[in-house]
Amino acid sequence: MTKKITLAKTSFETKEFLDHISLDCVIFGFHDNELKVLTLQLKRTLENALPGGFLKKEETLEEAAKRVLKERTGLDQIFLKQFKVFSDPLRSKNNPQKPDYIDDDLPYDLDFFAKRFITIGYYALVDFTKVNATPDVFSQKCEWKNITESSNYILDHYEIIRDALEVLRLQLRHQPIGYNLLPDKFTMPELQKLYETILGRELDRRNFQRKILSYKILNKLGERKKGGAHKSPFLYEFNLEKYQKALNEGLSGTW
Amino acid sequence: MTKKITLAKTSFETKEFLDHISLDCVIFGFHDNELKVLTLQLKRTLENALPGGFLKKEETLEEAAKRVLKERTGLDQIFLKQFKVFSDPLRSKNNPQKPDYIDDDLPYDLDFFAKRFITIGYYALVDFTKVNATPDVFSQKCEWKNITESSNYILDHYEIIRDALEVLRLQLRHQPIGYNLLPDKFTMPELQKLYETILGRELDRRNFQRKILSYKILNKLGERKKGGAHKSPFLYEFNLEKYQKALNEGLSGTW
DNA sequence: GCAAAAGTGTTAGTCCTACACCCATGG
DNA sequence: CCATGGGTGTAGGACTAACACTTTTGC
Repeated sequence: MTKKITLAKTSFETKEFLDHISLDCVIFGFHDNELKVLTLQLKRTLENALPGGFLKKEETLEEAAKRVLKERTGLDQIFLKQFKVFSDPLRSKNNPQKPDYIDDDLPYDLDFFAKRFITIGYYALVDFTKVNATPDVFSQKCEWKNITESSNYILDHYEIIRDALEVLRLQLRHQPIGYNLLPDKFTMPELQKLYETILGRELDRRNFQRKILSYKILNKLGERKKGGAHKSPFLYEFNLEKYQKALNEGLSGTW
Repeated sequence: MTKKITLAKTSFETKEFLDHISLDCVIFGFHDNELKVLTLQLKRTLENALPGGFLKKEETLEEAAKRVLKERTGLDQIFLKQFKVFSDPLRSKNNPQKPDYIDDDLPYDLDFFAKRFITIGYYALVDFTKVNATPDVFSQKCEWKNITESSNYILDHYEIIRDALEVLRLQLRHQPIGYNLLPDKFTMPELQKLYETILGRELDRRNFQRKILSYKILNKLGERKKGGAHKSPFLYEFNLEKYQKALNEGLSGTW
């Protein structure tokens, strides 16, 4: 913690960051059959915010986003995609020179937060079970929130979440969304719930299974999922090679 | 022209623009059955560049892009979509403090162009026949180039064009691409050629027509296209209301 | 043994594909 | 009058949507 504060101090004081440019990450995870977003709860105001950061002078946006992802989740190698820039001058208009969520004793460039920012929105897909959620210096808590919870986000952060979800829907056939959001081994009902959640509507259990299997992108494993009541479903894993190839063409069908 | 120089002078000297942030527009037009991009030829070096500009302190990126579009094409109300941010620090690394394409007598902030820029890529769809192509202060010519011509673009501008085309392909079912690229009245073969160009492959004439008509998004008009040899095709126009509604669902099919 | 969840199968209808045929126009 | 491009039609096959039946599991 001390180290982080020191880092922040160094960063802002030496003007390591570019002015005006920030990025925010909508980190999606899937748990309990629900699509969730990793959020920060800010100190003092207790408002919710997306994990984000500023662009350093010598890095690409992708590198900056990976840096943020690593710090909040502990993970490397995360699936990450830029999806939109938010540039309304009014979006940061209400930012005071020294936002409430900054500790008095935290050294920083007084003007930095008062500047106008455009923010580049990224969405990330992670395996919920592998994430070690870690707050940043401005936050007291880092936690998963259901995407339907819209309350108490700062600035336009909930709008960013909604936009990310919409993009996710549109790219469902072209991005390895299932692969990145589910654990290595998963059941067909879990995969289906994921698709249903993203699409926002229910799918026929039997048709879903047949279609997914027709793509030949899954390897069927031995039974499991003993925990649940009722008949235990099979476990599957993605055949990554075939999955990638199929996505390049776009998974066909009417979903 | 004199007026423009004055504007530029005022702008740079008063620091009207945000540092580090630019935007570039891939302006697509369709003519002679070919997909074209509006390009600038820079003074001195005669290199090609995309129309672009810088973000003013009090405007959104959309407003900035519309400003650029208006200046280069004379058109308002252009279909415009942000599609990607280009942020590699090396992309502007080769920019000298005073680029060759700047006239000696053109006043500007000496450091401005030497800064690192991220650029936000927009693509625009315009009716070729309505564009009045106008160069900016750095250019001697503004002209349409075929998208296959890749030679002599500055920085990563041709990469931006390729990425724009790829996005166009992916969004073909969800954006009013036909409506914005074609003149108000057009023939079925023209519409087909547009689709073929964007998709990069040929389509069956008869199946194409049947499918497009099945969407009920076109109004059939009287004959015409007298100029061409052979049988004269019908003219159509878009039924904008139905088109918009259909796009929200996404035009179905396997294209 | 019963309710609920999961595996497997069937069928009718729709959509796509790949063609064949005729009509209009300009050289 | 014929080559070329444009308008219209049709048959086979693939895919989808909707639904029935059986199997497994925990209470």
